Amino acid sequence: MPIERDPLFNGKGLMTIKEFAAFSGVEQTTLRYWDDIGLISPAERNPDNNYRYYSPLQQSTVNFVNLLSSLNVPLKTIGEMKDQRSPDSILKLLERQEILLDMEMHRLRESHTIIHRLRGVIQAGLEADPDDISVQRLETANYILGPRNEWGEEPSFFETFLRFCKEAPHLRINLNYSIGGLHESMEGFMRAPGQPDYYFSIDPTGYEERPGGNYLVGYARGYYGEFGGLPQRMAAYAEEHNLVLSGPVRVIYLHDEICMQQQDQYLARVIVAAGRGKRKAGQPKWEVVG
Amino acid sequence: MPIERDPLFNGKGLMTIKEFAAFSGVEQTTLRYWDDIGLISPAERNPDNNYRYYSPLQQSTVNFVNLLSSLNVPLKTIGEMKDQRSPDSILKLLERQEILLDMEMHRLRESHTIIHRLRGVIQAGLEADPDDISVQRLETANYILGPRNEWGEEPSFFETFLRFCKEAPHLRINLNYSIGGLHESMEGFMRAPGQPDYYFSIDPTGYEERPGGNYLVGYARGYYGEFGGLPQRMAAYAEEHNLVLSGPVRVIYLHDEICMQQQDQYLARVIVAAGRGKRKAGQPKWEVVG
DNA sequence: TTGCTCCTCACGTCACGTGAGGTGGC
DNA sequence: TTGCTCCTCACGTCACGTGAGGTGGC
Repeated sequence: MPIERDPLFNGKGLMTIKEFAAFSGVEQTTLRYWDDIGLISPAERNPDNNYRYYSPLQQSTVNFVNLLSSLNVPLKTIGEMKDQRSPDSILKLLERQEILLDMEMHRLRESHTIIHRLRGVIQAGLEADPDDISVQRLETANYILGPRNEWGEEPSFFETFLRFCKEAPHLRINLNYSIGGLHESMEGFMRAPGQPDYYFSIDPTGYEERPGGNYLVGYARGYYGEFGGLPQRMAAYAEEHNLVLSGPVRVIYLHDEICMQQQDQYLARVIVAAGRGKRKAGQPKWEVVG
Repeated sequence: MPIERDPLFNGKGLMTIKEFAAFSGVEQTTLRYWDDIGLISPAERNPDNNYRYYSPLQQSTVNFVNLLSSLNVPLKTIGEMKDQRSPDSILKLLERQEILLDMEMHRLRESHTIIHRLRGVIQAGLEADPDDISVQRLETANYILGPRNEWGEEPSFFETFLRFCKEAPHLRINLNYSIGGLHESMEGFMRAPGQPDYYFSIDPTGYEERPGGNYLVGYARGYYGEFGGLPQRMAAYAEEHNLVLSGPVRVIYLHDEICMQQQDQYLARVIVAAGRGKRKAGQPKWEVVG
């Protein structure tokens, strides 16, 4: 005896798997899989041909499964829960999920910030004229400073960087942000441009603040620590334009292995606070760019 | 000739897979898998025993892979990107990911609201005294109303509910929220308690508003549409306490198939706005509870 | 007979996780 | 010899996705 289905089986509004898939927004294969593992079985089966018939009421359960599985609760857990569900057990599950959801949202917010910052950094590299040295007005920016680097007798960039990376978690430094090098003075940068006194993360939630203002900005193409003649060129530019360079020198790689294939084409940006010195006669004022 | 490794191979700070796993926070098996599929291979291999040696610089790439894969970018895509990476291509990828991230955060916020509301509903069911009828002061709440139900000559709950569910997406009704039934009047509820004039979703972002104020609140245990004598008991309570019941009657299932196994133990809450009628001599004032 | 929907069963996929069995230097 | 780390290879896992081959009613 075939099952009546026109218009609605037994007045229960039963749907074929195709109808229920469209109705519930869950793929047929997924519905069959959920049936196979005993998670959600159709309200009825046609004993002749084993066709599945779903009730509209199962939508509610499907929604619940969708909700939990979209929060990465394993189907097994959902299934076990199903057979022992009670207001209390479901409440407990929901409480736990709400906490996990909060953590996940926090994680995503951080990813969002990281991506946004990274886009800004790469974009800045595209917009920069690598051969140009200029004075630019920069906004205040936050960062997190790592421990002081110790460059021994046989200084190894890798070893020092490794130490920084290992210390990073303790200092709440997220290494997904771009990492920069900081020299305490222009003299230090000129003496050993590849050996910064500190590494820092450009985490905008950092507690340390790089003040806004005028900075002398230069760029260098090359692998980590290779700056060509940039330190000297920047010093010469300052001399020529009667600038007083003060405070730390900061190096950030705008283009590094993330977006470049050739190591010798990495792009570093070097900035150092620039004040106006006494202007010599006949010398032009320097202009603030950007 | 064995590879020197103490303290740091060739001054490059090379690490064994164990060290690099601890350092980068990525499992050894994952690192081997990434090597297998050509995503990230160690900086060096010991030709004698095939040991992998990683450079601290690979941390940056690992971070990038982690970042993208945590956003569900397939490793294949990341790998293809790796071989053709350029500032432009990476920028495009990041832009796309930032948009997807925004959507995901929106989705999670909605899940959060849904879970929070569901917790509230189930909790309310636990705290309720199902046999009690009382007047409670309720806050304003938003909701989304579905289309008007048509209960034909042979009324089918399933058929009608199915129609509502099918219309829901067009009305921006998210079926993950609890669904309630709305009767236009107490008379309608008493006449056919299982056949509401509308279904509605308790979506707090809904544009329709259930006003705050005093409501007569009753509970019923049973399957959908089974209210026992509740309509009559509520009417009798109103009569006895000299209450004027006005406006729509709303039914919400606090405990349904989500948290109950026995269908006859579902718990519905019925509310209807209650105003004070003329008090008859000798009759006590009604009290507002909750 | 044709077209359509449905079925089961087997195998593939993705990103690993888990042993099993073996190597190499102290 | 023992203990330790590393290796490769094969198979398992999770939540499906994808045909392959077959059924049943119009």
